[in-house]
Amino acid sequence: METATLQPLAAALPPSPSLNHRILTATTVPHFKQIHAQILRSGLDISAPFLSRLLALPLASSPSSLDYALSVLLHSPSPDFRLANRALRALSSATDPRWTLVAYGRLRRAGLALDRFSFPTVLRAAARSGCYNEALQLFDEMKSSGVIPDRVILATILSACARTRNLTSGGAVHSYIVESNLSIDAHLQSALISLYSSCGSMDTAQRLYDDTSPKNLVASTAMVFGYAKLGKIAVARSIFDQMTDKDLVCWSAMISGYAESDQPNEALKLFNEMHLLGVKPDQITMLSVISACANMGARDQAKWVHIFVDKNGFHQILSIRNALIDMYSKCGSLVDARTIFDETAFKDVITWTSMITGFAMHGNGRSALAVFDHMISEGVKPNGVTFISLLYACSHAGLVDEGRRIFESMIQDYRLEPKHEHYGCMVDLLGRARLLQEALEFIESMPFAPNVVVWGSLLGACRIHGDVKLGELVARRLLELDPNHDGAYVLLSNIYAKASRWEDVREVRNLMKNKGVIKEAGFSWIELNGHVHEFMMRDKCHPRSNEIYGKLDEVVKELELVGYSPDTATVLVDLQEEEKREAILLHSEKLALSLGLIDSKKGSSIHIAKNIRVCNDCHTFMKLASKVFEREIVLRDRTRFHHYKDGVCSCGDFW
DNA sequence: CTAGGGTTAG
Repeated sequence: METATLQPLAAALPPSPSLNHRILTATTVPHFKQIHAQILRSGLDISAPFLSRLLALPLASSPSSLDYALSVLLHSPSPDFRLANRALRALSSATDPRWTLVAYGRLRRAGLALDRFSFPTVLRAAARSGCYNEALQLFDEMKSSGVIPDRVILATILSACARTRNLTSGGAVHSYIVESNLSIDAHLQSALISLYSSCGSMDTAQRLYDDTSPKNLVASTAMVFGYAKLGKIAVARSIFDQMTDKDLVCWSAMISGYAESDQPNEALKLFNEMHLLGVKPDQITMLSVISACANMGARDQAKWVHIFVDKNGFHQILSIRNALIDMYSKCGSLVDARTIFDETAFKDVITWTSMITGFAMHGNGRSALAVFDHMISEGVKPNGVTFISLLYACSHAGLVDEGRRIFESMIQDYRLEPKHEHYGCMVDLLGRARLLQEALEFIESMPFAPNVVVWGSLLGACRIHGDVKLGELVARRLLELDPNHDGAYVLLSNIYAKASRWEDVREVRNLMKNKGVIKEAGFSWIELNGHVHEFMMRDKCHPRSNEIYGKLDEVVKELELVGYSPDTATVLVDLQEEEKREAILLHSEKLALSLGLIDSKKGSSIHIAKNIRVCNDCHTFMKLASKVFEREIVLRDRTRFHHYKDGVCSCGDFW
């Protein structure tokens, strides 16, 4: 600790008015330094008002002035808890909460401990700036220093646990509350409900919620959020519908719930409803809406949302711009994505990664790598997600050596630890390039046990290259990990079908039936004139169904003239050949295409999206249709875009 | 004072 530079008795004297006035009107660091010198000469200890003012100014946000403020504090005659607390409070209310944490770190290193008044301030700052682990650490420190946490602290710390999905710590806090016989008020109850619903423990959350009366807005929102996260969107909706006073936060929770449960259409519908009721969205709502648009891949809707964003002043917010880049990529408009990207002056790691992902999705591996190089030259540090996108870009473009190099570089140059997803991408990359043995060895060299994603990548590669033997082995491993993995059964039977091993196909199918494993239902949608039309397989729900089926017949006949013949090999159901033919011709994307052909002209492009991967037959069908009907067909499947033009697909038939 | 909703990948 530094020695005091002033006489302690000086603290008792009132500050001189002129000095006080100078403190209150100071606006720059040099100004403060002058005053500080004067204070030191005068022998008065007025560090507290001095610091309050200094720390309350926006200039305290810069590291150098923060540094100065802290040194004043630490060198003041009596750097005590109260002063430290005042400084921290001033700092936390005026600036980025992170500075409060920085300040706290410096105070600690200088030997100053926090008192019971400082803990809430720093804890809140930690929670607000997303430093949840630090918040938990502070909570432990606080308890061991004998300070009794009050409701405010407990609610804050529960929120930190909820956000980090840390049920262990959160549960401990809950026990602590029960053991210390603290009465649980509405605020704490909501915090607890939020903890359990964030962690997916809906039974516990529901029990606590049932005990609540009347139901409060915050607790109900937490319930909506929790059920939506688990995919129980109908339950979430019924709670939402029962809420009488809805505010922006609960609208947003419900909208993002739909957006993330693959119901982007519902998300947008709800957004419209909210809009009509006059509830003004904020940036968080807009992020969900943009993300819903992205998942839907609806270009007209996307344009509308973009205009809405511009009109309502959200367009300068970086996270919004990032979401827009992603949205346009996923809607098939790489050009628009690129424009926003180029017009974004300050780019963070998400901006760059979104652009890389955009190129990757469209199979443009070289551009993805170029964006990465640019990012590095701009000094932006890539994260784990960036590398997933890069590997994925290499994989879809067949850039094997580049992929290997990037994987190594991730570890060596960027000191990032590859996770399951990264290994999965590498396996995919090697597998696609027919390096199946190397892919298997790669899996065996992993430092941790491979999961279903990693095995699934290899199984997919076995399907592409028709490796029955390895496919069987991999499927077995995969089913050991997850006996109900629908993808494993489907891929395995596809592998058998490709090898014409019908007995085995039947066996896999029976196994699925006995276990009750259901293949995810495929559906497609197409946007025409701002309207989204959805199709299931064999769907006759569309009002123009007759017209669509008539068109489909016509299309099939024309394609058969140029050599198309339905590839029934992958039909899993045991049917007569004629029925198989019918089944495959009624796949949802073919229905969507038929409608698209009716409502578009030669030379235009047709955009279709699908929730699962496109089948072999539909892929061939689209290629031929693009040539015969002179349309560019853009099909987005679960992971990537296929651009069909003049009978060729951009994916090079590996997908 | 404190509690509820968010962007890149999988």
